[in-house]
Amino acid sequence: MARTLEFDKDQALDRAMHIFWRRGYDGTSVDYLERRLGINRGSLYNTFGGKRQLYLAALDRYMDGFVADRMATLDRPGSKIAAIRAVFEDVAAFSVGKGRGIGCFLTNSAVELAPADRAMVRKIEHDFATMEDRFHHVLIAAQQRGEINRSRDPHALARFLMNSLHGLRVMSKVSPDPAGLRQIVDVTVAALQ
Amino acid sequence: MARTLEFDKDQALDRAMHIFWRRGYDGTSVDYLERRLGINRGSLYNTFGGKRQLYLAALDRYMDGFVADRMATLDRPGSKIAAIRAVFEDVAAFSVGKGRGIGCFLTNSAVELAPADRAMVRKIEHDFATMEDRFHHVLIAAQQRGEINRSRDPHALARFLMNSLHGLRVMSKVSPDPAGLRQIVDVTVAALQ
DNA sequence: CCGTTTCTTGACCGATCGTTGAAGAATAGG
DNA sequence: CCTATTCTTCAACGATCGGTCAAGAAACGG
Repeated sequence: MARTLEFDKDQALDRAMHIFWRRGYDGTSVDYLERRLGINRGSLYNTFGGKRQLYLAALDRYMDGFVADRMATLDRPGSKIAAIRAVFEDVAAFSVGKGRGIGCFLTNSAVELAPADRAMVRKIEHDFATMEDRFHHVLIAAQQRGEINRSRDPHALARFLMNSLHGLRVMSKVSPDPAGLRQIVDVTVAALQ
Repeated sequence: MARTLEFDKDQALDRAMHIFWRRGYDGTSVDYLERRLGINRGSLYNTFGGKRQLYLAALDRYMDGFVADRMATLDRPGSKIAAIRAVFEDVAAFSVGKGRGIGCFLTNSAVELAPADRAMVRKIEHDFATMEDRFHHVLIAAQQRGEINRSRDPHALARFLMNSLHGLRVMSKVSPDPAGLRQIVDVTVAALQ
């Protein structure tokens, strides 16, 4: 019936995610997206609706892809403390490696768009809550395994871990020093016990 | 000899700082600055040189004013741990009060401008190092007072504190919940001992 | 009051922004 | 092959951006 799409929508969205992640919302022009995604302006609007909607779709992709992949480490068998440490080391390694200087896409979005976009804040708040909940459950499991004293409040510890994670990503934007991040991870994980 | 300035330069810079802090660099137009500072476009360029230079001046004012004021608490006599806790509680209180949702001006700058402005990154890196150094010295004093075990590495702890501080300011942008921030401060300070 | 200097004012610059719409090209069922 | 539908292309839109400049106004030593 109709003409077929000449590009891979998923691949374009993936590229858009990395571009927005690295350059921010205002820092990325539609013109630039057009060139980097290899698709025409009209196709971009036809397929994704516009710049803002493409950005929101990219955020979802980040959450369902990148974040979910990292958090999946929490499910591995054995020591829960070790699993938490693995997540943090994974993030730290990314922060000084491939993702050097780009921070966390969610955090970047929160910082850049929070004052002008309340809907964006709510979305990010929800995503952060999802992550914190994930930590919360692992911490309870760790307590059941006897790795963490039962007197500690798992809610407080989960929030503390999220806080450290936020810090790590900010650190990585300004001073991506492997040894420094390692020290932070050590102290953070040690604080659980 | 010449016509006198019709506005208070310091007051204008202070207002500019708060505006940039809340709205970011790209989020603040010269037009908006003109209106909010109550000075004309030409006067703004005459006095401050331009948008970017005004922003840099505002960053310096933030560091020498707001940050210095908060860190001054570290110098108070008595328990050093208590002093550190006071700084964190001060920041947390600000984050859910007057400064609700605006985060840290330095952090915001790092996140928004890091990818496109290397000079800005170096400046912020330097400011963060200054703060970390401040924590470092207090931690050493705490060890000398017997408040912190001498086996702990004060460099690692200082970096850890900076990391928590970054996290707090990010948290405050998205979910400025007093109880949650309090929990984070408790766990962070407890991690020192 | 004059003259020099600096500040203030407001119009204006070219560039870039995100978005739109009309026209042409490709697709696939009939 | 015809036709309905959707994608692609590209020029153009109005708005806004940061920055500039010439002309007028104010200040103060002389």
